[in-house]
Amino acid sequence: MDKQQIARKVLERLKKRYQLKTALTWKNAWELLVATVLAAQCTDERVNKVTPVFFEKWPDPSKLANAEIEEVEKVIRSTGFFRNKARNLVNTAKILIEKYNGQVPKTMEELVSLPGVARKTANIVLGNAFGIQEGIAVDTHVKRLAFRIGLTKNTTPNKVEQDLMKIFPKKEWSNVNHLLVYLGREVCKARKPNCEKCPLNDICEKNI
DNA sequence: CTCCCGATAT
DNA sequence: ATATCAGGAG
Repeated sequence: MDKQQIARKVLERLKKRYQLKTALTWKNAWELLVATVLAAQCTDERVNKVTPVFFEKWPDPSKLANAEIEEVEKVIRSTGFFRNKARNLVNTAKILIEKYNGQVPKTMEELVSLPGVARKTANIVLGNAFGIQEGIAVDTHVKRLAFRIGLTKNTTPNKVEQDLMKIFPKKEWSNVNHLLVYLGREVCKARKPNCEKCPLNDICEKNI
């Protein structure tokens, strides 16, 4: 069975079990950008506890651009890396006001130029807020599962993304991220993967 | 490569 | 106590 066939089965089986959207709470590109930045090394569950307060205080870039950095730090503290995240979000808000008319840009190049935004975050925003399949968001779950299943021999996010882009059809790129993340959280966990309960058990190389 | 960093599971 | 959590920058 080649990688394309495995990829087809992965999509087919996981689509029966999981949703095709993020577990983050957001209602526009700005909110998704903020939520995704906050999600670095933090569970989406935790992010969803912080973002309602955040969006109430700073519902758009113009509000956040004028915020006190200490207040932002206070609100997002529980998500970890709070100093970096607060500084990056406020600076991003200022850039959006100055260069992008207060709007979240819709290209990879522009998004990754923002502080605290690299390909993973940009892919999430492009795919989910704008419906643009520019690449595949490779986070800790996607990286781990792609390697374990046997879809890649690489371990760096960029190389894993390149491998996955060759294997999965473009229209599924956003779904690849969502489905692998959900399986990674529930079954193929970093510490104790539950292979017995895994819907991919028979097609997985189990490179654990 | 290291650093950023609080919350949670094991 | 330690590993890990929807990463990114220096």
